[in-house]
Amino acid sequence: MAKDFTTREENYSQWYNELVVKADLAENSAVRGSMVIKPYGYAIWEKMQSVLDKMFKDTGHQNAYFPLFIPKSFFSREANHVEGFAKECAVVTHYRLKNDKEKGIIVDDDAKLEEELIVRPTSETIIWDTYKKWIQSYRDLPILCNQWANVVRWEMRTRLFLRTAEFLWQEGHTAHATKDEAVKEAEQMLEVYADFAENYLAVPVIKGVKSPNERFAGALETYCIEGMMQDGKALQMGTSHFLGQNFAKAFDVKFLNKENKLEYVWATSWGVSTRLMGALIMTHSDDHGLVLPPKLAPIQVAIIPIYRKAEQLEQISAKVKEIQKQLQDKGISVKFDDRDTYKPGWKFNEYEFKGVPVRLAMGPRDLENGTIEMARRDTLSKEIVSTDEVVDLVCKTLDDIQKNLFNKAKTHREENTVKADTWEEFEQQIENSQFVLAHWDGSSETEQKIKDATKATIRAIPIDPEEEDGKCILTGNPSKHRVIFAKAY
RNA sequence: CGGGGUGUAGCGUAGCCCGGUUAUCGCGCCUGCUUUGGGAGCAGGAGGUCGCAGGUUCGAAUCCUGCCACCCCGACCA
Repeated sequence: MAKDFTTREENYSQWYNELVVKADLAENSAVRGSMVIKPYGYAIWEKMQSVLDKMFKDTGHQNAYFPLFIPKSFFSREANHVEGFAKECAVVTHYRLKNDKEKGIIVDDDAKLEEELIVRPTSETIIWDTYKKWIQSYRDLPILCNQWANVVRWEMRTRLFLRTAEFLWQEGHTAHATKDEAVKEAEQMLEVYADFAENYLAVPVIKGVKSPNERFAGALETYCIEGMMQDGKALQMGTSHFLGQNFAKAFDVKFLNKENKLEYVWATSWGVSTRLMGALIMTHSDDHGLVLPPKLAPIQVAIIPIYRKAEQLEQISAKVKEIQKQLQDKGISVKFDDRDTYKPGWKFNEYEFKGVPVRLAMGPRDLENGTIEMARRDTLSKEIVSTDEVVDLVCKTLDDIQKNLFNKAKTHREENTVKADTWEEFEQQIENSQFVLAHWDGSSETEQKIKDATKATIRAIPIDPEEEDGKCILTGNPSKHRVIFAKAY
């Protein structure tokens, strides 16, 4: 079984993999580096999707869909962009197979494409090629589109949920008439992501901007939310990019402004992916399995009957279904598990490693006393409560679990966030897998040197930093505020 | 692509060094009975191209050669 990861053992990754398997979320696919998301895992993703989708629409966005294949030439139009993604692209070169007598099915060389197609690693290029046709006047702006899609990045090393060759995500792409409006959009979406992470995933995040080294390929500014996992490593959970006029220039997207002057369009893009499932797992889970925040749990309450005879089950079912109905009327998803193929103990364990927040169990004794057993997943505590009160109690408990998970994760992060003022301190703290607040002279070279020496990178430059005069941890050059260094996934 | 490791039933494994009847054990699966308040017990049963292809040998899971896949560590990255 799983190791005690809270002591940050080396085999945290093994614990994570086991947990994914036990909770029945996903497995490695036969296709290199890809993942099969199993029904229970997908149900969590669907919950995330529906919440995010509403948030996007509430902020004025619409969904659209753009092609999977991108002509190779589109990529080369934005220099930084192509450099950032070229090394990890899947390329379609042919469109037909044929049967060879000796070798069986082979690629038909006669069916070679004039121009190779790239399987999208992200869609900026094909979207901006399209936006060009949509935009002539300032009256056509802004365009606020989001797309739910899959993308492919041919990573050298993959990891379930955190870095798979193919992954599901949403990518927003917006076009604006002014720089100011575009920057505000990028900042707004960062707030949306932070809201989602903290209030739904129950993962506290640090909002910041990326250093030039860590910036998205083609962006002028990358805003990010960073979470701390239980082993102290950082996980980038979402990014929002201010793209300036780079893509508009690359794809020649201009509009006539109110003064009848031709101007390039300002752009943003922003995305979160199935990586958030990884964040969920690595932030809250324990050695008993997954722990899901109630707002994202596909099953919020599991009810398990305990009985010997069929007639007992009948009586219990009658009582339990009343409770189930009342809970469902309050919008709570309840599963009454009356399968007779598994015993209660087995079911207790099953819902525990699936992370179901609240479990109710009712047996003959409860039936007699008018009680029911309520257990909560986050603390693993149990209590016997009256059936008259149970509905209210469950509601309160679900709220409480949501808050408790967030607070627990936040305390963990605060306890593992430290300041470093000397290089020795810094090295030790990074070695301890902590978030280290340190001064940095602002140069890419320095950041690279620190990375080479310690594997730590700048995870975020906090948005509202505390002004403080200091000296760069490596070079001693002057610095005005601290940035966050950490080892990252 | 470099370094290390592993491929034996659905999963986890023993056997390999030192070749020899019907390939070991546990979990899971099927049947029956007893069970059911924290992963039930007993009895019986099903399930195998030993990663793939060659080679050595009377005989290969075991020895040799080549290939493939996966895992871990690096470089790369949401």
